[in-house]
Parts: sequence; structure tokens; C-alpha cells
Amino acid sequence: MNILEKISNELDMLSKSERKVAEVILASPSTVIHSSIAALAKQANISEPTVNRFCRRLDTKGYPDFKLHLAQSLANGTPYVNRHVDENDTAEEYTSKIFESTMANLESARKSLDTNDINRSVDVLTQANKISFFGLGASAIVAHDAQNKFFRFDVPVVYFDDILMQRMSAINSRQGDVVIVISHTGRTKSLVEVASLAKENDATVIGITTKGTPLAKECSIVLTVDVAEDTDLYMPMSSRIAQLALIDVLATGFTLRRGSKFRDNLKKVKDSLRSSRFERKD
Amino acid sequence: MNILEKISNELDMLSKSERKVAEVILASPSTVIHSSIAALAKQANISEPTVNRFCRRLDTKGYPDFKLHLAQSLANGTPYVNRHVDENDTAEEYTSKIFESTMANLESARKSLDTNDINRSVDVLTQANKISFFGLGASAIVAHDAQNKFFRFDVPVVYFDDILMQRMSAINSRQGDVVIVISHTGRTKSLVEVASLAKENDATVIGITTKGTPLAKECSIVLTVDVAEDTDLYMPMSSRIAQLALIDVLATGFTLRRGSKFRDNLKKVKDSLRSSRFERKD
DNA sequence: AGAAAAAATGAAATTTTATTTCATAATGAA
DNA sequence: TTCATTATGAAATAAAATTTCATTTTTTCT
Repeated sequence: MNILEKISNELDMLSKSERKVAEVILASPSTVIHSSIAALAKQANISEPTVNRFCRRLDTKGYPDFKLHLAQSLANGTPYVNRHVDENDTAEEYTSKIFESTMANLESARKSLDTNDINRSVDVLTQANKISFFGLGASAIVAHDAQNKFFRFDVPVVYFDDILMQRMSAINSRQGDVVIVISHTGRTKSLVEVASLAKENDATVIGITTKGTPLAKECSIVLTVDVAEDTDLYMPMSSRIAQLALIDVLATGFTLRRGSKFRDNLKKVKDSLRSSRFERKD
Repeated sequence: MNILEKISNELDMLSKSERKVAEVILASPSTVIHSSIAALAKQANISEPTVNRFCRRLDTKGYPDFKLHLAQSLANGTPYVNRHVDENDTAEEYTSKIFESTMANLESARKSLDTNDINRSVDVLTQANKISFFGLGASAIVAHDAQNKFFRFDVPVVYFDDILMQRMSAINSRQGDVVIVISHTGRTKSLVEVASLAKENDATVIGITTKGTPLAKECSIVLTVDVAEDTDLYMPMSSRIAQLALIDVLATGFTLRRGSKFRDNLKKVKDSLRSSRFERKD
């Protein structure tokens, strides 16, 4: 809890001298964080031990610890939270809200991820004969992006955002193939079926979805990406961004597992693009 | 400025021993605010004066003052810094680093955005006869995603990730058309040409790119998305995520500008998907 | 390569700051 | 008023941070 609030709440639990301290602090907290205990004591016309006792009464370890708490309370910035866009927001406001919500959701997505599952997924991916990414709608672009990344690793990789192609591809899969199925809701019928088909054909199926969905039940490994999707505007927003971050994690894990020679190769792929670009002048 | 960012920015200005201090702090800033200078020195295997010098190099008055700044940075909700993935990172570590870097980059992207330009872009988009999104490589998926969103607004919208189609489309554009060209580097020759062609044909060209690039010079409106791309692994990472967040902002601005009846329509689009999904049981 | 200069570093001394101890003063209940 | 309880601050102590300075390392210049 904010220590400034705490001070004003507990004002009547304090002794007379301690209250003097409280008042000085409340009057100008930003000065206090730069004062020594002696300076504050003088300011409040009381002794140093009193300041110390005051700090302890607020459940801090002592004066320096108290200042730390105070500094944190003063740090004006609100932590990133999912703030909903409002009808009358200015461009400034809705821009901030969207960026902050996205960051907040990335944070919660990270917390929902299990690194063991990531490890297992990277294991499986590095040993795959073929990797397929399937997604529909907003998740299609995640699959698309994944292809763009894994393509550089000289592994056979495909992506489909077409139901029929996905089915056909799933039916043709075999042991050693990895199929990654991406769906925020995890309830899209055709995708759940595709996952199930691929599994029947002995492919390893990795699901990127929300916890406990029908899709999750069909997968060999589930990479849980839980985000509080803002549904006010009826469009997928943060979910796909969290999924993309997860793709980055998998791609990174893949390159690390493959070792440093492999990364030189990646550099070559990148350098090959140079001639298509205007030179930098700096 | 956030002191954690500052530390990582100035990492190469630091001496060897000071860098050790920096690393210990970045690894676990929340531990550090409860450590004495002696404890931190021991942790980093260097002497106390070195910690002190480190603090001063970051323009703080000394160690206690540094801790205050650190505490404020942590309270700010952003302990997020662009941290580079290391060869020997565990899955836990690289996952955290990627998520945190992504968040840090979103933060800096937001700062680089000019809300006036966003407003102008939304103006132009709401009045467009036709909207086209062009991107290549990693930016292609951003264009793809934008189509997926704007498609719901019953405006004619196309996306191309093919150079020839982009050229043809640009040549056929006319007054009242809006062409959005997406490129992190802003140096991809064919895209710069496409932007220039579209402009010659009187389309309004909006660029989503980094400040001051060749592409930026060809655009009617430039939406600046500056991110410190992590090039260690030679793959685009945060840039496309920041671009996607910007697409969310534009789409949101669009729906807000169009008013509430319009949003009911969006709900209908979304509801139309229901039959393709498994029902939620809760 | 080797010498001189500059920069970085840590041990020890010093200073500053915080905490504890303890004696005294204020407060309040019988 | 008297005794007990609590509050307070002076002084002593402890802890923490900073400075000084000698030594080591690095860089620069023959």
C-alpha cells in the first residue's frame, strides 16, 4: 500500500511528536526523500530517535527503508494496467491506453507461461523433420510471422491460414513432424479438429492458446498465453501480440540450442537482404 | 529518465568493474534496493568505492540517492529494459528478457509517436475511398493484420506483400485513396519506390517507419515508431510488435471517430463467428 | 617492444548517518 | 499525590557511505 496513504490513515495511532513528523512528511514528501534523519528531526522539531520510532511504527525497517517506500509512493507513474478506451478519449489518451494495456497483457502472458513447456517445445522443434504453423483470423498473422522466422533456420516450415490446406496438411503429417496450432480462444472448431487429426497421425502438436480450452486438450504440449482481451471494440488486440512474443521466445530458444555456428548462418541470411536496401549514410 | 534504462544505455560507457555492478543491479533490481553498499559490492565482487563511483557516473549523488532513483524506477511499473539474450541463458532467462525487451520497446515506441500525426492519419483513413497496406518480410504480417482489422469496417481494404502487386496497386491509386507503407528500416528500395509512385498518383501515403529514413521522406504523413531493435539474433523482433500496437491505435481511432452505431456493426461481425466455435461452458 | 601517462581499483581512514541505550520528562490512572 | 506507563531526547554506539591515497591495470606514445 502507498505509504503516504498509510501515514494519513494511522495519524491517530501516533504520539504527539510522531504526528509532527507525519505532518512534515505529508506537507512535502519530495523534500523528505532527500533529507537525512537529522534534517527531518530538526524540521519537525523533535529528536532523531523519534523519527526512527515513527518509521518502525509504519512497519518499515528504519529510516532509510522508510525513504525507499516513500520514494516509491512518489513515483507518479501508474503501473501498467488494462485500461479501457473510452468514447471521448483524445488521440493522446487512447494511444496511451492501448500501449499500456498491451504492456500489461504481455506481463500477464509471461506469468502464465511455463518455462518447462517452452523448453520441451524447443527440444521438439530442434528435432523436427518439418514444422507447420496453423492459425485463423488474427492468429493467422502469428503463424505467418512464425514462418517468416523459422524459415531462416533452414528447416522445412509451412504456414496455412486456410482451413482446407490445414486439414490436408494435418492428415499428411507423420512422426517427427511438429504442428503448432495457434488460437486465442482455443474454441475454433476447425482448428481443434486439425489439432486432433495431426495428433492421430503421430505429429507432435503444440498449442498456443488459453488455459483449459478444447484446443489445449488436443495438444501434446500447451503453451499457455493468458491475456485479458479487451473486447470493448470487438477486435483481437493484445492476444496476438503476446503470441508473437512467444514466437520470438521459441525462435530464440531454437537458435540458442543450435549453437553459434548456426547463428553465423542467420547473419548471412540477413546480409543477403542488403542489396535490396538504400545504404545508411551515417 | 528511468534509471534502469539509463544503466543499460550507458553500459558501454562503464569500466569493467562498474559493468559488474550494473549487471548485478539489472539482474535483480528489487534485491538491490534492500542491500547496503557493502552487500552490493560483495555481490558484484568489487569494492565499495567502485559502487560509489558507479552511482555518480549515473548522475546520482551517491549510493543512497541511487537507491532512491532505483526504487522510483521500480515503482514506476517499468522495470523493463532492453536486455540482450545471452548464449547461456536458461529458458526462464531468455523468456523474461524477450518479454521485458518487448515491453521496453513498446514504451519507447509510444514516446516516439506524435499524436497529431495519429489524429491526421485517422482523419484521412475515415475519409478514404480505399485503403491499402503494404509491407515486406516482418512488416508484411503487420500489413496482413491491418487488413484483418480494417476489413471489419466495411471500407475497401487490401494488403499486398508482393512487390509487383504493390507496384501495380500503387500505380492505380488516385485521389482519396490511402496507402499505408510499413517498414522498420525504411530503406527497402522497392517499398520506397511504391510510396513514391502512390504519391505521384495523388494517394495519401502514410508511412509507418523509423524517423528520418528514405521512406519517411516520401510520405504525406509519417508515423514514427522508433525501437531499439535487438540485432543479436539477426531477426526482427520488437519492431513489428510496436507496429502492430500502432495498427491497434489507428483502428481504435477509426472506430471512435465513426461513432457508436458503427461499433454495433463490429459486434455483429464478431458474433457472426460464433457458430464456428465450441461453446464456453462457464 | 618498452616507458610514460592515464585510468581504474581497492584498502584503510574518515565522515556521515542511523540506531540503541538509558535517563528523564510527561501523562494518566488509582 | 503517587505510582505506573508511555513518550522523548542526549549521548553512545553501530552501521553505512565516502574520501583519500597507494597500487594495479590499461592505454598511449615513442
